[in-house]
Amino acid sequence: MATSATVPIDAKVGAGLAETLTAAGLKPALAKRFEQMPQRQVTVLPRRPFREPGVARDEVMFVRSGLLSKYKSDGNGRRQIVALRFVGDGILPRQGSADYGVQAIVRSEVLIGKREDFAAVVDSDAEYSRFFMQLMERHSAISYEWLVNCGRRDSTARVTHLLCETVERSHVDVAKQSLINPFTQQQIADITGHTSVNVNRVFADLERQGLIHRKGREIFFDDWAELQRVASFRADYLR
Amino acid sequence: MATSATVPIDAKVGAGLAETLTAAGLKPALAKRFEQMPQRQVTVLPRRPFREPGVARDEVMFVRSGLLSKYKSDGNGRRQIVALRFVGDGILPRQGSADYGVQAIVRSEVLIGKREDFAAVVDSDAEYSRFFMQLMERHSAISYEWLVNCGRRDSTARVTHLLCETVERSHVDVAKQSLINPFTQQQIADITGHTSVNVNRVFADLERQGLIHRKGREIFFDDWAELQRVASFRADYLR
DNA sequence: CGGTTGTTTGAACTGATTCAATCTGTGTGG
DNA sequence: CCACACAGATTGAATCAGTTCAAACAACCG
Repeated sequence: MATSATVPIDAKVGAGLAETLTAAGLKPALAKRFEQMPQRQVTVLPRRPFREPGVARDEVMFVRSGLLSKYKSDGNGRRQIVALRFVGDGILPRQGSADYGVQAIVRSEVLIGKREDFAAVVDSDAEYSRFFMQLMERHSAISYEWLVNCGRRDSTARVTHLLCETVERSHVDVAKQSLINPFTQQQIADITGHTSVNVNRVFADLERQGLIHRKGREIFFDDWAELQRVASFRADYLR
Repeated sequence: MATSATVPIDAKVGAGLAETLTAAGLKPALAKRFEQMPQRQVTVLPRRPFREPGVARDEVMFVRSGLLSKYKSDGNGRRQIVALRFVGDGILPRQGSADYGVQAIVRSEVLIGKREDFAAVVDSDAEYSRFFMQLMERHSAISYEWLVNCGRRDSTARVTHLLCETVERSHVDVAKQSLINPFTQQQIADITGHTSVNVNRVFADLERQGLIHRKGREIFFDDWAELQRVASFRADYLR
């Protein structure tokens, strides 16, 4: 897979489920076996209804390419994106209905399996549950960091932090590559708990300060170290 | 255990680990077996250092009585409480170090076991991992709701929502009982992403509106239905 | 080309923070 | 029982960050 200087997130097709899981730390043999689980691949279009909140979520999903979001809305219909799933990330099935919905941020290829089939594979070797519990731990660490972000940082830091996280989680090398921003400013607002107007102003500020510059959807990181400082971003929580 | 009209959270001693896990949905036989895991009980004092962020977290903990918090702080030392553990809740061990710390909100009795012992028990029956994954799911659902709270609700709703969640998770029957508020206003601020000054004003507002009244630490809910509405609180996410 | 979606900008407004002072309750030691 | 210390709660005034509303602009797509 050639890696050009500008790889949009949605073009980064995962190398395949087994490879992805191996990269995440699952033993190759088990990853191979896991891939045998019955599954189908679905193309999910951005901002189109995909899975609504409040309905049974008896499927496993793995993001093969693209970017998914989990979202909720509060009583007054204000929308909050509560989690992201990048290439290689998954959404595990749960007992009963989920109170969050799922939508694509960009066009995504998603592998979907049935809960029973997933459960059967997981039960077949204790190593699997160890592995998936570890993945759940990682996502919960990310949730915690998002809480700190929403609760304790100002708007500049919040937006910048999301940018840093996006760079890391989509494996962009800022020294050589730019980031094709997958989000609309409204979506960034839905993640950071702001309004799109304010997100826009933060971007303008960052540009004015010479930390980034933009060309369309493309974001160039002109001072990565300073940007991380502004965001109080430390990548530890992602590993 | 006599249940008087005013039971402080820290007096609600859990009925024992096995009973708690059974109540949470684990088969009685497995709960019984789980209790055999080597463990010790520790008393944790409020606001005293207990587990610092950034160190190995190779223990399981279960809250026997009291109330624990997980916290992080952002780069500038501003503290954010990212999760609560009520009686019967647990904190699972993780690979490597945790980026959150643990502190008690009120004096708590905590059962602590070693990661290896926990792993051994969990590996002994696939039912255990199903069960603990379900618990992790529940906590992640709570994290999501907290994100909505921090990101999308105004200060009144945020504080009120926390009150509602506390009532539910500590099994207070608002029709008959009051809640002994376990938090200082600073801690409520650390959970909701505010300042203690503002939390204080919210409480004053709620009282002025006749939704609650207070006597010392004690909170009486004078209009529970309206309070839930103000908080856009729906208890679904807790189950 | 026209419609749609997203971005950008300005001006007025408001909710929350900050700073600082005061008040209250609790526990301690004399 | 009082004096004192300390932590938390309460209040006011000034300030500021972020929202809201509204309008203009740009990019994209069939």
